[in-house]
Amino acid sequence: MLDERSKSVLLAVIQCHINSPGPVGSRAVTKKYPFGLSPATIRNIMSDLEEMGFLAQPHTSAGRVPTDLGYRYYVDTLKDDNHFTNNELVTELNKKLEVIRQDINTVFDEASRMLSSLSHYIGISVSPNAATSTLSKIELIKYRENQLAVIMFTDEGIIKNKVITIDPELSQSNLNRIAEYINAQHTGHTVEEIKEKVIRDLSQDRLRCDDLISQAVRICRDIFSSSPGNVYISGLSEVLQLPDFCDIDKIKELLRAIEDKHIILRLLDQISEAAGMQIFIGSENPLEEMKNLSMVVSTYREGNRPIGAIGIIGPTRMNYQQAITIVASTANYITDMLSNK
Amino acid sequence: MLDERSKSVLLAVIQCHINSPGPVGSRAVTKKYPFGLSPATIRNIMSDLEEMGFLAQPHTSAGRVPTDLGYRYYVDTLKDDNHFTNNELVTELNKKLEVIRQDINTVFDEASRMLSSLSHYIGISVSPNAATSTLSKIELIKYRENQLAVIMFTDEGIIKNKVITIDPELSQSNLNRIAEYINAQHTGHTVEEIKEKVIRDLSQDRLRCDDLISQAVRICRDIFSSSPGNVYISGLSEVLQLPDFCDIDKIKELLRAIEDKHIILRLLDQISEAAGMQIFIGSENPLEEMKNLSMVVSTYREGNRPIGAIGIIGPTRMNYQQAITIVASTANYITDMLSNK
DNA sequence: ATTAGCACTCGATCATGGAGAGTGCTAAAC
DNA sequence: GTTTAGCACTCTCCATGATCGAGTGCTAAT
Repeated sequence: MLDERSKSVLLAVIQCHINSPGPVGSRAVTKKYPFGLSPATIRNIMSDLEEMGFLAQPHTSAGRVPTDLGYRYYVDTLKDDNHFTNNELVTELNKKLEVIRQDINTVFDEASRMLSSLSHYIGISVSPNAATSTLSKIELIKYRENQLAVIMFTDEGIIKNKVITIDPELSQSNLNRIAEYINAQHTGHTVEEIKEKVIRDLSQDRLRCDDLISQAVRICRDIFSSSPGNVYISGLSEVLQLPDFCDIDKIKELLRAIEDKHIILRLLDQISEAAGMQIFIGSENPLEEMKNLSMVVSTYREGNRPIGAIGIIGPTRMNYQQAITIVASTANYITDMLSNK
Repeated sequence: MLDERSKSVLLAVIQCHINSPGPVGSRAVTKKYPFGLSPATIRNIMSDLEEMGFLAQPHTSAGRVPTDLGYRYYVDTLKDDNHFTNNELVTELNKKLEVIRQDINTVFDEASRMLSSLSHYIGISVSPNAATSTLSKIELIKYRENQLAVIMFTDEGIIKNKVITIDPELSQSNLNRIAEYINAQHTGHTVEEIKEKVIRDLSQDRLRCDDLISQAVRICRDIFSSSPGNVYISGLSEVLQLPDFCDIDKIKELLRAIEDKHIILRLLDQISEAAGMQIFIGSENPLEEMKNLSMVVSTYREGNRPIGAIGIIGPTRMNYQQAITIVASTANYITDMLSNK
């Protein structure tokens, strides 16, 4: 569909544009990438590329700017080549990652900060959705007259608190019985599975020991009701340095896109359903607010099951190669952390 | 120092300036606040006020703008009058506060969001510093080979997790003994006090039961080592709507001021040492980055002891009256929550 | 098929000038 | 003595227009 020469020109234009913002002209291309062709020829090729939808002209007699489609083509060739093992970057990254090893519970916060500091774009990460985590242990602690603290430990080592209001009559010893029951019967299953199973099993028993059981059912329903992961977003100040966000409206647009963590959470949850890396370029983004931004995300896994996602949000004029490297490495690192320990 | 008439003019100028940005001229003052004086007279008075440092002129033949000193004077009269019981606002506020009643552990996050949505400035809040909280219960749960989860409950009902790396030999039953010891001897004291006491007491015992005790000392040191409160900051998107942040540099400045949560944390910790409300106007701010912003903060208390702070950050051209009302009410609300339950 | 040359277009930058807002000063009015 | 009207002056803001430079598209020559 695209002959070799046009392809090189397209990639050259994109490379130029990533290096410095603003439309890129035919002469600039010949200077940076000496094909042995004159600017006039490049102009003709660029004109063809525009017709095919890979480039666009902000106005007559400006240079060309890659379209979302152009970037898509570029990113796809990057993936094919997958020579995106920029070694210096990977070692710097691993050095930084080493530092955050310690505690899986803080790794997601750290990861978002790291993603942004390395890429100079927005770093996002979401801790695993409890619903898909496998429970390893649960503790129920009555710490106030009518309040119960639920402490859940997942197989990945994540600790999650939850406060539930309970009948003041309910004693700690009865809570212990409920906790023991859950621990004995259900650890190793995902919270989603447990919720169904526990409620089903207990409901069958209801005929026998009515009062405690019915309370237990209610508590379990609360315990295992959805408790989404946390979203961590960093790097606003990084991104404001970029020339891409030089005017107020761009900034407002960006903020509108990332201000509501719930939206980002839902987005990443959705992405987490498919494994591996995904790249959304401009208008490809599922979110209207992000149609002028790009997003590079990857899921991380526990075993083979993807349980969460991390990524980078930046301008469509993004250094995709670098972003892909950073996101992929970080995701792998988290996957390792979740599996090894 | 300031005769009654000059004072009214100053307050009028400030009021005008708060209502709409930009320098305010003598004619505008006479229109909005008919003193029965002509613009020329007002001009003379404003000239005097400038000489005294309450007003400033961006350039010859522009109107006047209040200086930090001018705002300081204004705020002080507000406090004297303390007629800042804007009733509609207070009821709206209480209605919103009612909603977040539920769980003290999420109230600080909610509070920052609420502060910003009501004031349209940046809302900040910090959860209590664990060091000054009184411990009501502690649980030590070994959940991995060499990892210990510490769950601390404070008298205010706050739950705090911490992960500590331990010797894999240390058994759950020994951990239980340590927890029991702490719970029996030390609840009701602040974490700070406990840290000292436990380590002192245990160290004395060291002669007897060496191995367990020395491990216990190490663990307690980790448990009770400083674990600062969390900082919650909201409202960036609110504040970008304001005309005060219409240019890029202002925004960058603002972001530089609030991007590092650790700095805000230290600032609010410092503020928490004195009770009550504090207002920092422009250059009065302890932080260099905030010398063009204002901050209205109040501590909240547990009993009589201030244990944390919440507040609002906005432009020096801030609606102080409203901000004071919002911050004071919210702080009171949190204080109530901490005391009643 | 490629290239050199040239006219043309458009944005960015800068100087110009008039309008408007607001001041400071002075002299008159109260 | 205080207040006010009047007026000249200053400064910002905005629209206008000229110039410059980058880059294109087209045509004719290679």
